[in-house]
Amino acid sequence: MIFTTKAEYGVRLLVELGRQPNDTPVSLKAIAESEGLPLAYLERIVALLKRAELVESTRGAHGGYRLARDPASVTMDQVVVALEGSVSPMSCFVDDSDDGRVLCSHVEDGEACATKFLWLRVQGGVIEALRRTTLAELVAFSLKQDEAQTPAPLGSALPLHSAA
Amino acid sequence: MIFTTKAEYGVRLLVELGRQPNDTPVSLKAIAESEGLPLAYLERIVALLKRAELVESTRGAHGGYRLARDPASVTMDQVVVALEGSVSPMSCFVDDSDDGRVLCSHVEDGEACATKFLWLRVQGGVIEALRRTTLAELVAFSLKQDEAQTPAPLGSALPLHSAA
DNA sequence: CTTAATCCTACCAATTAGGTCGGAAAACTT
DNA sequence: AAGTTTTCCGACCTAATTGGTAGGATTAAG
Repeated sequence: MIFTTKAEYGVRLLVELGRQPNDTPVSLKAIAESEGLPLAYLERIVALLKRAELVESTRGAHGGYRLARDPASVTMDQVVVALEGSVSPMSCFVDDSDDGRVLCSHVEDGEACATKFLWLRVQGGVIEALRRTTLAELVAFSLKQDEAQTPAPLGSALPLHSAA
Repeated sequence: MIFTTKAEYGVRLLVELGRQPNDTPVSLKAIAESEGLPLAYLERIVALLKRAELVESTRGAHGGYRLARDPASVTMDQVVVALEGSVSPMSCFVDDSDDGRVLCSHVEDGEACATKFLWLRVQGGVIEALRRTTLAELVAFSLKQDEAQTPAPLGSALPLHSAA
């Protein structure tokens, strides 16, 4: 497995927040129920997102979380770095910079192992895939998805071909 | 961590075999010593490579392993699939086909979670990076590497600008 | 002042990672 | 034939990580 459930749940949480039309805060309890995720665990995950300033919170009754930034400006590499700490394809890659790009530790100077060459490519592929996916894109995907299931959510016309 | 040491050691082992000029078999013991890896563990790893028909073995004294195929035709996605079983970015991805490309299990029909969309992209990025890297490329990289360190290995000319 | 929420820290069980051990079987050497 | 070198195979083992729970403190709304 590449990513843990922290990334999985964290992304789902962000998508859920992004689906909210207004920016009134949503409680974790509501998200936990709608997504079927354990509340206590979500609490720890959302703390990572908050530390990365991807979400904002308001405490107390009627409190909850909302997105701190425009979903279109939030790329998934930022999200994954916030949740998982880094994007390292191999344990010999050790945290260094702030963008999830890390260096191979058992390569000191100009020396380089051939495998480092490979893992760097893989890392690049992952980061590029993450970077070109925005939260807005995932939110749009999610909205289109249940629009296809529930034809007329509120004020939509033409609920045709909804057979089966 | 994306890949485990199985992938790391397995690739290093293959590179080591690829560096061998003739195709006389190399013993695991020799590789374990030159790479500083535990022999018993390497045995289990090379078994995976053999099962995938990436290496061949001869038993007994003066036996060992050699590459079963032209290094230029061996792409890293094949290697990683042989070693790790599959390339799944997320635990909800479940083994299916034979090329390391797997499907998300909690998406049954046409339904798709937004995160699946993301993990598929990541998986694609990884597989593409692996697929465009051949064993021959890594071997060449490795050979060039210690050529740079030890200027004149055998019959090489012009060991110039080797200062510092 | 009660309730609903975020926050925070410690604990915990199951799985996996990474590796060891002991020995069997095969092929070569003497 | 005996011994040595190797592959082969399966059980075992330890430490770390994952994925979670528990319990409470804090903050704000009604």
